[in-house]
Amino acid sequence: MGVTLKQLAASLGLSPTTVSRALNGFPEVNATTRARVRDAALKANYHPNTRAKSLATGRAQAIGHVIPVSTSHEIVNPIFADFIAGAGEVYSRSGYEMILRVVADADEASAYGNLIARGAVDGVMVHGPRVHDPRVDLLAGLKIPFLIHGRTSNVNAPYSWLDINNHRSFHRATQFLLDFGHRRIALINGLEDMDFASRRRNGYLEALASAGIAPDPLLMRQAEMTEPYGYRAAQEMMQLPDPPTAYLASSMIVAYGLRRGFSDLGLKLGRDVSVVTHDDELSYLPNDGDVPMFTATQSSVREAGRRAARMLLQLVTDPDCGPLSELMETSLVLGASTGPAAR
Amino acid sequence: MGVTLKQLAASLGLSPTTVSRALNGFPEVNATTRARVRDAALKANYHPNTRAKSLATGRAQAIGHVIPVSTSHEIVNPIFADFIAGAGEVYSRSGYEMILRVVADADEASAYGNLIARGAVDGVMVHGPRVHDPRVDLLAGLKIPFLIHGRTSNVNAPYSWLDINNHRSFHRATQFLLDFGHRRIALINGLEDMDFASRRRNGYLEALASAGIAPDPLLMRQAEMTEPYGYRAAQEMMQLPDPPTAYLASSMIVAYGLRRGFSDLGLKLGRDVSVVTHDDELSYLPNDGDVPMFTATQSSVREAGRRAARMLLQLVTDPDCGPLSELMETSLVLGASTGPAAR
DNA sequence: TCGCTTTTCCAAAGCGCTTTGGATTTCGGC
DNA sequence: GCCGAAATCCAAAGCGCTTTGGAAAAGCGA
Repeated sequence: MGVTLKQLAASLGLSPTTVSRALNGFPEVNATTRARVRDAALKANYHPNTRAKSLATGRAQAIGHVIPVSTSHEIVNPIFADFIAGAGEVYSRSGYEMILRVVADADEASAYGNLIARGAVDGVMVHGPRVHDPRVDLLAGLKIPFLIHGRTSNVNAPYSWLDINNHRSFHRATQFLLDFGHRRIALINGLEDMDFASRRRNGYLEALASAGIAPDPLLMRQAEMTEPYGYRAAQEMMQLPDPPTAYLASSMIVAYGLRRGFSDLGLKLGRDVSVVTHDDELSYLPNDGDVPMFTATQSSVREAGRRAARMLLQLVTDPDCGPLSELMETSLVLGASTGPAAR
Repeated sequence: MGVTLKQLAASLGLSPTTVSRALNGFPEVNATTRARVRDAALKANYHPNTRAKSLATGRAQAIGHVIPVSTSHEIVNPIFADFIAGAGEVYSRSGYEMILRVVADADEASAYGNLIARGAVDGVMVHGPRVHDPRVDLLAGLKIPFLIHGRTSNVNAPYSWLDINNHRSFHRATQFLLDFGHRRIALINGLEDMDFASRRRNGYLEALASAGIAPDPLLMRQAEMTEPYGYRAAQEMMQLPDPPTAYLASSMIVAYGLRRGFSDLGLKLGRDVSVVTHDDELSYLPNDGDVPMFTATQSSVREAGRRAARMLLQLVTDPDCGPLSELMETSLVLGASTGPAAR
C-alpha cells in the first residue's frame, strides 16, 4: 500500500487533478510543476493503484492467458513456458499485466466468459486450438480482442492468429526424406484433434501422395508428446515386418524418445535410421552446435510469444485494425539424425 | 462488459445494497428476495467487476508470481510450467487470480515493489531462490505475505517456504551409490548459487565425507540444466584417467543428456555406468513403469505448486498465522540406471 | 391495540483514480 | 493600461462495488 494520489497532491499543495495530469503527460500543466510532481512521486515511491486506474479508465491493462490442461493425461505442454516467457517480455515493456488461468479443458469456455465478464482483461490469448475449436465463435460473440496461437478450421467468425507453417514444414521434411531415398516414413504425431498436428499430418500425406506413396496406417501414430511415447513408437515400429527407415517426430521430447528407442536396439541415428523432428527451440533443449543432433524444422516458440503478444496488444489498442494474422515459416536445419535410406 | 450491480438492482426494483448483500450471503436479507436476486443474476449473466470489488474491499484477490529469466542464458526452467499448473488449480478453486511477470533477474527486485505498490496482488510467490537471496529481506520490508518455493540462507527476516529436502535426497542418493561399491561419483549439478543446488552439493559432500572419500573437483560440475550440458559432462568425464563409475544428475533433462553421452560411447546405463537423478515428475517426462528408466529421487513439482499455493493463501487470509514452512521428502525409486560398480 | 424488538431494506459515503467543465491567472497586442 | 486568448489549475462527478448508519415494515407479547 503506497501513497495515494490524494496524499501526494496534498503534500505538494496541489489538486489531485493536476498531479494526475502532470504524471500522465497532459499538456495543460506547467513544466516546472510537472517536474516538481515527478520528483515528489519518485521520492514518495508513488505508483498509481492499478485497480483504481482501470476502474476509472475502463481499461484493465491486462491480458488473459488460459492454459488448458488435458484432463485425461494431466499434461502441461512444455512449450507454454517459453511462449509465455516471450509474451511476458512484451507485456512488461508495454505496462500490461499477464493474468493466467490454468483450467481443465472442459471448463475452458466458462473460464473465458468469467474472465471477461468480470472486466479483468482487455484481451485474451488462446492456446492449443483444436481442429474445430468452439472457443473462436465463443470469443467472437463476447466482443473482446483475442488472438489464437495456432489456427482452427470450420469456424464462421473471422479471427486473428499467429501460427507456424505446419503444413509446409512437414511437407518439406517428408520431401527431404523422400529425396534421400526413404520410402517407409513414419509419422509420430501429437494428438490429431489438435490443429497443429492435423496440419502436419496433411503436409506429410501430401508429400507422400505426390511421390506416389500410399500412406501406411501402421506407420502413423498420435498421442500426447511424451518421451516414452517416442520410445515405444521406435521400439514397436522397428518390430514391423517392413519397418520404417525414417521418422518424423512432433517435438524434441518425442525425438529424444525415438533416439533412445533406437539406441536400445543398437541402431545409430543418421546411419541406420533417420529422424526429422520439429524443434520449438526450447531453451533447455537446444538443438544447435556445428552439427545439430537432429535434423529439424525449427521455429522459436519464444519469438512466437513475443510476436503474438505484440499483435494482441495492437488489437487491444485499435480494435478496428481488423483480423490480424501471421504465418511464421520454419527453417529446415540439417543435423546428424538423417542420412540416405539404408538398403 | 456485463451488467452492473446497479442495473441489476434497478431491474429488480431493489437497491444496490440489497443486491450486493443478497449475492454475498449476508444475513440481513429475506430468503425469498435472495433467491429472486440470484435467479436474476444468473439470467443476466452478472459477474461482479473484479477491479471495482477489490477497490472497495482493499483485497486484490490475486497472487503474483515473478518468473526470473536468467539474462545470461535466457533459460526458462521447465519446472515453472508444472509448478504453476499446480498452483493455478488451487487459485481457481479459491477465486484468486494468478498474475505472472516474466523479468530478467536483474529487474526482479523492482518487479516485486512495483506489483505491490500498485496494489495488484495480495501475496507473492518467490521462485528460484539463490543461496543468499536479497528478495527475502526486500519482501519482508514490503509487509506483504510471500512464500518461497525453496529456501535461502544468511537472511535475517523470518519467512515462509516450501521446499523439498534437497540435502537429504542427494545424501541418500550418494549413499545408495556408495553402498553399491561406487567410489568415483560425479555430481552434475545446477548452478550452485541457486539454493537447491547448493544444498544438494552439501548432501553429496557429506555422504562422501562420512565414507572417508575426498571430493574430487574434476568430478563436480555446475551449469544451467540443459540436455547438452549432461551430454558434455558424460563425454568429458569419461575421458578422465580415472573416470567416475556413477553420476548424480540434477534433473531429468540433464540425465537424458548423460544417457546420450554414455550411449555414444557405447556404455550401457546400469551396467557400465550408474546414474541417479532428481526427478520433478514433469508430465511429459514420466519416469515410471515397472522399472523406471532412471533411479531417481522423486518429488512432484506440480504437487509442490498446489501445496505452496494453499500455504500462501492461508498466509494471505490470516497474516498472523506466523511463518509457515513445509519440507517435502523425496522418495528414492529404483530404476534401471544403477547397478554395482564395475570392477 | 400499543410499544418494543427484529427483520428487511435503502441512502450515501468511500475505495483511488480519471476527466469534464469551469475558474483564475498570465500574457501579448494595441 | 485594457481586452481577449492562452496557460494553469481546480472542484466535483463518476467508474462499480462494499459498507456504515439508519429508516420503514413486520412480528410479538401484553
